[in-house]
Amino acid sequence: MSPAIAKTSETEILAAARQLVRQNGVDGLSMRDVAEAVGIRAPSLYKRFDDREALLRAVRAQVQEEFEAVLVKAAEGHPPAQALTKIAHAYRAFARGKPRMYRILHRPELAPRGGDAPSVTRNVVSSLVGESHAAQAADCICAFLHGFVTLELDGSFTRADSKSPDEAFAFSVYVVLQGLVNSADAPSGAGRATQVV
Amino acid sequence: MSPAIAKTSETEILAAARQLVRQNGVDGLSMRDVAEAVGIRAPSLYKRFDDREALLRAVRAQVQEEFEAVLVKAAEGHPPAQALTKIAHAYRAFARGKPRMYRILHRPELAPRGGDAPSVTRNVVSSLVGESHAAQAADCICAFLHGFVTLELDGSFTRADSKSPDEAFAFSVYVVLQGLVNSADAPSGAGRATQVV
DNA sequence: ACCTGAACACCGTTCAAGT
DNA sequence: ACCTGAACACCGTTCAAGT
Repeated sequence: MSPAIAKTSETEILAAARQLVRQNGVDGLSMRDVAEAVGIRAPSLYKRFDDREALLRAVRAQVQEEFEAVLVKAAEGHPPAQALTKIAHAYRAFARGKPRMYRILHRPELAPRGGDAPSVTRNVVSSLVGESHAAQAADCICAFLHGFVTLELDGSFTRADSKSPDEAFAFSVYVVLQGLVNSADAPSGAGRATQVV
Repeated sequence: MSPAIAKTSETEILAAARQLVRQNGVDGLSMRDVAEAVGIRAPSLYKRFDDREALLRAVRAQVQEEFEAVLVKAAEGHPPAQALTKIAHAYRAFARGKPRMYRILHRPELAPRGGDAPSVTRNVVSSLVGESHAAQAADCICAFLHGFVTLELDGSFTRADSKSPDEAFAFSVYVVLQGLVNSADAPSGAGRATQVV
């Protein structure tokens, strides 16, 4: 009738994996550890998830949603330029607060199959620089934000000569926004960039 | 007299590891593969390198030197602003040409123990925006460059709506440089960024 | 002094066997 | 239907034994 009662659930496994990723990072997560955390043996995990990658993909999707929600909330009720600044600082705060969670978002092998959903940033940027440069401007901002927090998390900034990282970030955000507003009417194209100054 | 003649050398092992990293990436490199490539068994590698990390660290150091050289060469003989544009495009070309080599440069666990040597970018930036903002401006540019090429290598840009990645890059480089030049006299500090526009 | 096979403690994953 | 132990093919690394 009811042979071998279920000891756990997909949801519980996902939560356990999530916590382990947060503690030990993606590379530090083993199927045996996840299994132990939910009170079963590793082979049983394969009844709920195809393989380790599928499990990590599910974790990543969950983290992605939370991250997007944080950014949306940060932007709420502000005009475009200010919203972008708020987004920038919320972005960095998330990465610094949950570095291993931020990193799982950027593991190429775990990228969502259909590409990412349209982001807040994209929309806010659009209303700032106009639709013609929206995609490129969004790429520019995403690149800067991702680069900055990654280098900061990695400890790659030489802090011997620079002031506090907070000031460097605020300065950089100002620079990029300033550049975007001023370049809103610039013709896009490779030739233009080499003629600066 | 001469028991157990050496079949290989530190240099040869390093070269083999380098090639394997270029082909399969850091995570794809196994000690047994390296050993086979130089005609010995895995345990013998430990006579030349302390462990896998030490070997990868040596590879990283070599790649780092090459990368720096490429950037220096790109900047040679150009005035600051143009030099920065040249550096930017050389940076991206390197990352696209040898993605696995670029990625090994940014593995935190392989970072040089004493921090990185002073970079070309830092010097060029200094002569563009002045010494007072040099460190922050260099951080800004490094962040943008690293972020852009990483997102591009990862396929994270939605290319459905944007034009070619080349144009997005040229546009972004223009934006950041424009922002830097305009912000050269801006007071640094967190408060300022929120007052943009 | 350098190289080797055997071994250890880990992985992810499969599978036949249990209930 | 779900769980299990045993097993397989991999890891990095150690070590006693060979020359």
